[in-house]
Amino acid sequence: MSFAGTVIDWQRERGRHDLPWQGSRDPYRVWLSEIMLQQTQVATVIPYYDRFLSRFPTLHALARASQEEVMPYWAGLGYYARARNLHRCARVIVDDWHGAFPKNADDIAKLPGIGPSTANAIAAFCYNARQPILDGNVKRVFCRYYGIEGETQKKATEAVLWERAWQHLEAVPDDIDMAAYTQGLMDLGATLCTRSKPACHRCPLAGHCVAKREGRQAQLPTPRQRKVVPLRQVCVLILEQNEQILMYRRADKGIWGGLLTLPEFRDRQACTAYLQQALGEHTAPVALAAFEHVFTHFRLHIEPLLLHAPALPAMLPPVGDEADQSSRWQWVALDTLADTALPAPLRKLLTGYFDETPNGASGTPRLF
DNA sequence: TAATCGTGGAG
DNA sequence: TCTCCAAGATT
Repeated sequence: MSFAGTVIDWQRERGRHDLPWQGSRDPYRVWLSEIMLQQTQVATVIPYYDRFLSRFPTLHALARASQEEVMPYWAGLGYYARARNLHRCARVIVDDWHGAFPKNADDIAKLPGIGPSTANAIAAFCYNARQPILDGNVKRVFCRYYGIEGETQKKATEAVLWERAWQHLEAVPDDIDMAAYTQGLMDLGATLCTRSKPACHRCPLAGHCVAKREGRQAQLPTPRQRKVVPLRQVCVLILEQNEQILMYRRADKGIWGGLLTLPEFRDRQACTAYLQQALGEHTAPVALAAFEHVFTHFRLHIEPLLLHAPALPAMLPPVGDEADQSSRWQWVALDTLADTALPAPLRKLLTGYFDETPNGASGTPRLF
């Protein structure tokens, strides 16, 4: 039995078959699932996937929408360039491909937000293309099965892994079920060959697995070296006026790109200085509980200040070096907060405050 | 090549 | 509370 054959048989018997994006070869649905699942766990994705699909049922529906309409449906998922690229990609397919998803893996890989592994996954699932994937699951399975050492994000290690991935597809029957094979590899990694405590006793590949034979499951794949993450600090202002709060749409680059954010200041002093200028005397804000938000490459200490303003501020808060800043500011009604594109920690902060406040938003339909 | 880009689950 | 990192791509 070949490697691929073993994986396919196992997938049919013991793999996953009831995930929301399974059972369809619609490239739009497959593509959406692949993008959402990048660096994101299945359980996290499922509610976002269902919600997104009901709001944007087709590629054309997505292409017709504006980015501002799309972002609320990604807010909280993270890695927001994925949503911006997804939306851009939909328009590229409509404009350059007459609305039909390309079928060639190389063409798919040229689309925005779609790299080599995702392109091959789409081609395999939708068109039965004989193209291998190489995601985190597959890397872990291969590293253990072949005893491959070295950090998996290193170029040299990746080259070895891709070589193995292609090798498995060399001498297989023409009618191989690439969807079952692709899904089987991911299912193996996700359900058996897990990072800790892999279930080798249930693994169909255990007989020829180097890590299993040598008892090195815990050492493979080689863990990546961690760096100390810097600590940044920011003071955010919740400026409420007439049941609305002042927010700003961030630029497409950088953290939280395309999402709404609160006015940011270097520290409390800078914030109160602004308030003094914009609203004059008697405008002392209240300090809410500070908290920390942890990103992959830095930690952010957030100090929230709250002010219920008696009138509109005379000037907008200062922003960095961006053109057309004024058009990025908007007053967001409290009862629409649930439907707006907020980063996770700000949503938590705002709902935590306003949901416990009398006259706060309630009884309105909300995304979250 | 290395940094950047989020969030939350799991142990 | 802390570590690790998940169906990676882009710059």
